[in-house]
Amino acid sequence: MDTDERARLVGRNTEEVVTEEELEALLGQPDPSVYIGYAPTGEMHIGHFTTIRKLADFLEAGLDVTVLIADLHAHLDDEKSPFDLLDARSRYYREAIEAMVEVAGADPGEIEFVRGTEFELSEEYTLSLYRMMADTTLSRAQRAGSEVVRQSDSPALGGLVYTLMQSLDVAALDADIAYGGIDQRGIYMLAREILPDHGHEKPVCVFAPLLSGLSGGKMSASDESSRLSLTDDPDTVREKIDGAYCPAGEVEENGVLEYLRYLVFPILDERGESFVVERPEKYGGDLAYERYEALEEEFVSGELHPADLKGATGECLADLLAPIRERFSGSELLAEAYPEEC
RNA sequence: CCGCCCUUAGCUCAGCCUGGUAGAGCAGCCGACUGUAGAUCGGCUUGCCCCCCGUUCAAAUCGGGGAGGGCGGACCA
Repeated sequence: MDTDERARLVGRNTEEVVTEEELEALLGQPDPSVYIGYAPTGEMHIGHFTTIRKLADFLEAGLDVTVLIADLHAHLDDEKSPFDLLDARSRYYREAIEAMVEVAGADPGEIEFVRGTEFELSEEYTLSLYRMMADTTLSRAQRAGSEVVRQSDSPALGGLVYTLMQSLDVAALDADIAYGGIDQRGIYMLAREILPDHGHEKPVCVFAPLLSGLSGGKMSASDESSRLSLTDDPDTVREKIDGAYCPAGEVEENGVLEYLRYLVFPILDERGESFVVERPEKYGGDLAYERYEALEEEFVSGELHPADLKGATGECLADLLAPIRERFSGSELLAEAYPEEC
């Protein structure tokens, strides 16, 4: 595969690449590596799925892919996960991520999984962290993490150390590319700024877009109805999509279109399938799309009505999520990871 | 170690002084209108008033004790 094709795969459906020039230079090298970290906090949802789906692109482009299960981070960020649940949640995250990678048509076995506690407690790592703490101001660390770390009137130190650790993780995992949602931008810009001061390479950054919430605006971690959960059953998926904010002809803040663009179409493309919209004869009969762009065009023109779009999208997402949900049915893993919710 | 402040609906808070069957905004839910949702109308739900003990006919409210959280002071050989 030539460098241009690799660059297209790595860069497609992303929000931003820092920088394009550095990425192209990197992809000219033999074995570039990319990593993404997930703090095992709440249950995984469709937002995670879109970032994980892209790991298939990275693998196809020939990158070494590492997924960090950032267990310490899950506790450092306002104790989102109780310390005693870190192990169960880490195991749940890994299992869920593997399930999503499979649905995306890639082999989870090609991904290296690492847990934060496996290397973030080492003497070498700790010493580097202390040295970074010594020359990073409170306000710099605060600013870097403001979009990621839970904000509070009485913030604990953990949220500040969090940003430095995430920066150091890039170097500790020897990743050439730091990948994550665009909300991670502040932290990785800090990494690009301070890692060279400590003898490490400056990482190339690839950021995924954040999906809009199903009720419009940003997706909310606390609002169940604003997003699909990985374990939603088919009826719930259909109900949530049916209730989604989806103004005719509008692309902005349209979660339904975003789900199609960043998740459904890439997967259907991998499978060689098209997206079929069943439509009553009175409105013109069924439609089929090979590419997202064609669908968006007809949605904007008014040819494709939201009600018809929702029906097809709900069915399709229900199908995509089914194997993931089934993987956890009858498993104790979810109950162990989230005992208070069961 | 000392002092002060806070704790009431999912969230932000009012009510407490002057005891009398717990409120607002937002959120949520349900209808109407839209071939979806939203917006807009109309309606509705929600509570260990942090815990314990006491005073009282009656305590979110008064008194005592405790817990959790916040802020400040002191100590600085």
